[in-house]
Amino acid sequence: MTKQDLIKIGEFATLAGTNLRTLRYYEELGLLTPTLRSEGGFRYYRRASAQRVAMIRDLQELGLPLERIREIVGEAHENGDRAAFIQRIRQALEEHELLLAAHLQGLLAQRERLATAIAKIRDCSCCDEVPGAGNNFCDPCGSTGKGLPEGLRALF
Amino acid sequence: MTKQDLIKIGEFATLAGTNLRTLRYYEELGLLTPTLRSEGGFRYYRRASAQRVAMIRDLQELGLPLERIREIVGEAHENGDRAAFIQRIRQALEEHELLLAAHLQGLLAQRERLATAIAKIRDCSCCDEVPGAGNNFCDPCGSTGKGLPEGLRALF
DNA sequence: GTGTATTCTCACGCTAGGGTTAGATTTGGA
DNA sequence: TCCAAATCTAACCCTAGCGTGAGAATACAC
Repeated sequence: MTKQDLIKIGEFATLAGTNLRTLRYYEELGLLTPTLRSEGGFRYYRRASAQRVAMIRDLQELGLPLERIREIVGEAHENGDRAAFIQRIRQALEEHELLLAAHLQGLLAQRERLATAIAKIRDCSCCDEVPGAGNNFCDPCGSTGKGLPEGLRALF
Repeated sequence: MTKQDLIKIGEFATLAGTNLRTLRYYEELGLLTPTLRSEGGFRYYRRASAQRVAMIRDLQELGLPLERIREIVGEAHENGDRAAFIQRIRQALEEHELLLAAHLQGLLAQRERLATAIAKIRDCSCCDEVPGAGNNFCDPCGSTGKGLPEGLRALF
């Protein structure tokens, strides 16, 4: 393998559809080390390594953080066999599925609270009633009779 | 109003259910300024200001960032009337609802891709077939006949 | 040899919400 | 007056994934 078969970071970035900073960042995280460094410090990559960048991108699109991706496809596993590789990916994806589900639960609950709050605030927007002294809200609402949603309990 | 009616940051933090750093951070953002500063620089709060902290918390629980909350309930609006106040909250909540919906769309799509990828990888996990030379995957799968999901197109 | 395009290594910035020191000062009671 | 507890400011740290320079050095063609 000589320098003939290798390309510098700029061409490699174009080939892989990314940019210099990202490639250096991947190297910093141990995700992708250039095949060769020149005496002056220039990075040289194999063209085929663009495949590895695509692999990283795929896992990113599935929502995995780069640190986790490194544990799966990082350079520590270059000599691993296919079965172990698949097993690592499988476990990571299944773990991430749980995280994502929990995250979605939280956001869906937030959406519910938000919708309730917006409904209440819309009532208030078209109401001329002035709440009692000492506070700033009507609970329950004088015109709709609805109670104050939890998400707004201190808002008024 | 004398110092008699005011409390220092430690007691106020306990009262408001938060901590010193958060209160100082709120002050830095212009969310909540102590009522008084002693000559030595100590912060003094009104007990009733704990209500404002609760208000901030409410809006945080609805997902609004602190910067946005400041635009709604910050000190620049202390003298605003109730109608304008409600109008600001309404607009912020409605805008945030759109952002949240978009965010949810992305995450739901991600969940779909993830589920597809996991299904594929489970097939691979219980398969002894070795893919052809030059690549590392079977597309379509030799046992199930299914194609490689897009999220894994470069993974193997 | 020389010009110029490319790349190098720092290193700070961003979003959000604080955590966690360090060292100096203030407060308030005994 | 003195001491301990509380508080002060300032600053750096964290997550994620880079963006955006500055200023120096390299690679390569002519």
